[in-house]
Amino acid sequence: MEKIPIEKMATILKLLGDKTRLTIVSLLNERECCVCEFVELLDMSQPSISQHVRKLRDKNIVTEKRKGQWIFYSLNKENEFYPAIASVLQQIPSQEEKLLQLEKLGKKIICD
Amino acid sequence: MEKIPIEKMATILKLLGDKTRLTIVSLLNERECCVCEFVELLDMSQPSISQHVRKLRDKNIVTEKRKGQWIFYSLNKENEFYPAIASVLQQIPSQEEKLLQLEKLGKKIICD
DNA sequence: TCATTATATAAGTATATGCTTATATGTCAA
DNA sequence: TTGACATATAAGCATATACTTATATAATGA
Repeated sequence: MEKIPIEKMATILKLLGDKTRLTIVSLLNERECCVCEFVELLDMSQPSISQHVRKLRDKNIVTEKRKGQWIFYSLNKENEFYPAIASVLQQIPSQEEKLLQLEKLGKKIICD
Repeated sequence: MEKIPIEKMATILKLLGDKTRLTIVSLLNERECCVCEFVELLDMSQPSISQHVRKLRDKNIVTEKRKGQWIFYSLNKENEFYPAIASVLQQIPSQEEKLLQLEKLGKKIICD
């Protein structure tokens, strides 16, 4: 396993050490999502979510892909820290249920 | 594996998401240490180290044991978050070398 | 073209964080 | 008992963080 320098690891843990961002990353571990889905699921303001997503984007933890008026985010599995992130996600409950609820409410964004 | 609620995990990651505290925990993963060893190894003031150690103690991540004038800290392997912490430590380089250097300099604290 | 929707960004603000300096507490040894 | 050492804690301060509100940008569809 590739070791991560202690300073870089601290940076990543700090990034994940926030309930909102950890939830976002955990949701993205299930499937790609757009900002409005985060706003719905986390019950937070759109700018607040956007600012959290930006921090993840700045560190290349997530990637974005525009589809029409929506921007979908995904976990970047190519990122050097992805294995570390995956090992954290393994230890928290799956967010699958929340995404299924979103779909039941007809609030899943579909645009393919 | 026991799952950790997302909110608690965020709290732990935040605690570890600091270079000083992550280094302290990594050092304690090698052997028990006293505060003055952290001061020496991390080149930081004694109060600053004490304050970081306190945060780890408050969350029961480390335990203390007085030996004469020194207080030795250890990783608390009974703590519910120890497995999560161990999995993080596995992914960063061992701090063994730094502890060996300390011993070469005759600065290891021995009191048994 | 214009209103609507999705998202990003900027500016402001309250609180959290991590240091500093000063001081208190506890142990040892002369 | 007193001085030295190890550690903890308190208070103060500068910077970081995570919101808020307001506004900008971009795409859609009537």
